[in-house]
Amino acid sequence: MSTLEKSGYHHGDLRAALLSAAMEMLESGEPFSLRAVARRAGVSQTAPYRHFKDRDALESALAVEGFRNLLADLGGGRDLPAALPDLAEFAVTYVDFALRRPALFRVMFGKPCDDAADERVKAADALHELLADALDRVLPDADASALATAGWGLAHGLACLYLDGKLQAASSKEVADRVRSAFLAITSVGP
Amino acid sequence: MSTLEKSGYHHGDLRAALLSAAMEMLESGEPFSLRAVARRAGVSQTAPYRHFKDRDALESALAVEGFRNLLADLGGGRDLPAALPDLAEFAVTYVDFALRRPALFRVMFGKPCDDAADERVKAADALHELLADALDRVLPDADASALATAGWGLAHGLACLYLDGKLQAASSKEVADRVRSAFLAITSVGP
DNA sequence: TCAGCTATGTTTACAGCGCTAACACAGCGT
DNA sequence: ACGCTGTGTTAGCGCTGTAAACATAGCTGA
Repeated sequence: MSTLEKSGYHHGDLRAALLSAAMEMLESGEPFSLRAVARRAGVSQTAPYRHFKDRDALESALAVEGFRNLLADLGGGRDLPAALPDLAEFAVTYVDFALRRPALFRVMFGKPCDDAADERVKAADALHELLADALDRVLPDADASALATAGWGLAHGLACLYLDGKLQAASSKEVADRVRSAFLAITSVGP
Repeated sequence: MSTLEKSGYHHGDLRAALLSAAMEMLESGEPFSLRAVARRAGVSQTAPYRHFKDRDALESALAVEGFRNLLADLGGGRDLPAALPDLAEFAVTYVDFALRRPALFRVMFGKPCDDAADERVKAADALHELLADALDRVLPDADASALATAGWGLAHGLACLYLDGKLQAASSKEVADRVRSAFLAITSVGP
């Protein structure tokens, strides 16, 4: 049973309950604090410390889930990329994810995760590799690594700039169009 | 006189003192709070509210200064861009700024500034225009707007990814090299 | 000259935060 | 039956942003 109701003193699966409470708050735009998450899960404000070392650990767990979701968006239910325009759709999907789930995106990025063994680092690396693989398939001659970095950078930068309001667009459709244009523009420069 | 020492009750130029105290703390990596800034300026913890509506207003003022500095780095003391590699140097300079002044960079970006009349928005727009001008000069045939967006996005994305540890490099020289490679790789794709 | 207005600073206070320490309860193995 | 271990609670510290009430000082005009 995934949601054991709390039966008296003990909860049953508080860790999962905290994670889903935190994710819901993130999704719904509420400012989230350990205390608020605990309140939402119906436990005392210090109960989360039994399951997460500190606030950062909770955020880290959320970020890992976020990376899984992003990877699924990018890779799942999609034909393998065959040409440049397919790669542009990667960027579109990436930016769309950031704008649909802004708070989660900020948790995933936006903080240095210094711990080299951090699950987040692995998750981010998986992303980088997915990109490099796709690029290598479409453009086998190019420097896949540099190109993957560039592609990720481009998508990530646009995502951040739209998220922070540095770039603006009326609708998510317009955002998608502009991301496509930007991608095509910079890949059409040539020497 | 730019730095009137506080002479008794009144300070003289508290606003500037607060800004420079805050900037110093940002540069030196100390976590910065309104109270800490006030302490550093040698005034009571609520004095800053006479000069800044709230914490966000102080950050906003810092961000504007940051944008001016970044613009100066990008535009000042540099020959006008004449070819593609010069544009790559824009990206290198941008990322270098982010890594040299990480906390300031996070203040400049990283928060949505919803207010349309915000000085920050104008400052960011100035950046975008500088880029578009430079691109128009180098590649007059291209869609300058889309290309400027792409260039900014690429530089910004790489800056964020390095800043957050999602991409890693040993030295700032290595970062510069990789930024250059990424820029060249994505502009050499062609159809 | 001096009364008072305004700008600018201080004191006090509140609620929320992350986090720690000490304690309470429950279920498990022996 | 006993107590160990895991999981929850209560109390409390020091920090934060912010508001309200008060104090001071310097300018302005009678």
